[in-house]
Amino acid sequence: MDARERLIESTRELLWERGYVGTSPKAIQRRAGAGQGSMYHHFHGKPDLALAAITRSAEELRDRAEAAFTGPGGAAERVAAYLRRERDALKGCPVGRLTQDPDVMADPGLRRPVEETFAWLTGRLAGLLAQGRAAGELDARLDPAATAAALVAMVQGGYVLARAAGDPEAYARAVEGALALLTRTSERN
Amino acid sequence: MDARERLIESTRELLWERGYVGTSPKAIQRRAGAGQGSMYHHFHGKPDLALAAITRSAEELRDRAEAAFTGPGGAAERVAAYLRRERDALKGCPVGRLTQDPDVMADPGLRRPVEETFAWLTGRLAGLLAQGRAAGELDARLDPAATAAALVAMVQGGYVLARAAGDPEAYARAVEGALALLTRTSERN
DNA sequence: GTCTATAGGTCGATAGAC
DNA sequence: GTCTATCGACCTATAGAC
Repeated sequence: MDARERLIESTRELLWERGYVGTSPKAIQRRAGAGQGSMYHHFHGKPDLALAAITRSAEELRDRAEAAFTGPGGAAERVAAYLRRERDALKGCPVGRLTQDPDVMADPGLRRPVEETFAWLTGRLAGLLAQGRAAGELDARLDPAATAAALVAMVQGGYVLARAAGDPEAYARAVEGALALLTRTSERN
Repeated sequence: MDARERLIESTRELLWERGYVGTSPKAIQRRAGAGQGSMYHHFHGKPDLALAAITRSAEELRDRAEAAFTGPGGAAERVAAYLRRERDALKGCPVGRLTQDPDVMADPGLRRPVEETFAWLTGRLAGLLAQGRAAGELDARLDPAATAAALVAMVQGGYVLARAAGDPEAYARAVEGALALLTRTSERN
């Protein structure tokens, strides 16, 4: 792995752990094992490097979600698989946490990948829910878009609960609560 | 409002807007209209002042929630009233955002009020849901604790969606999706 | 490509005058 | 109580040698 690559990966880790405001170029360089000169040779500055890191994290989130969404089973099962997927709940969401970073949200370039990621995720999930509804797996009265928004929100908030409690189980509890809300009707039909 | 009070309120605002890492003593003093000497006379330092601010924000959250929980109507209606309560969705949750702050979570004293707030909120909501279930307002198959966790998570995640989209409507959509999931069964019985 | 040197600014805190 | 002066460390970035 060359220096440029190590710098991007180190930035991804630090943005995840400490956010944009809490991450200094010096800390990135230390973790990447690269000097000042190396970093400023490959990137224009902190925002430029952060953009590369955020873009990659957004792509990774999308790829992981898509893998669950195109997995085996019906639409409802694939939604459940996505929600139950193994996650490091105490670390939180590498993209969602950026919404709390004032300097990221104030920079249109840094903000765009965050905005697009959640728009895509919610839309993709809504499509799956609509599919599950058409197949009779889900309650026909549910609005796919609103339900998708609620589920994405529960995932993001599940991280908050896990971190607040210092216990990954808090995330699992929220997800199981959400799935029970979503699927109980089908068990009745 | 004396200097001490202005310092606490300014810190509350800045913690809300920029988080702990993004808030400097100098910025607090500027907003409070107080000097260095004044701040360090009333508080031992940044962590001490932050503790006063966080404690107050946690109390306020609790008071506001309790007001909705003890409002008119059945248990299910009071839960809905809490979720639909007017919120500045783009600003996010003043307590929940602290879970993303590494320096807050690393300090047991600063972390405790955050942890206790979410434990209280989830427990209080679970009690209300159990009450609604006993009254036949909610599906008897729902586990109150898991459902409460899902709802609290949905609120926290709703803020994330609103900030990501730059639109408070994203919060409202998630809430309506969650309420539809919660209450649709009762409409059938 | 990567190094060191340097810059002006801020961070969080302390000291002592008033 | 509040002010100013001062501190060592770190922040983000530029310059120029190698």
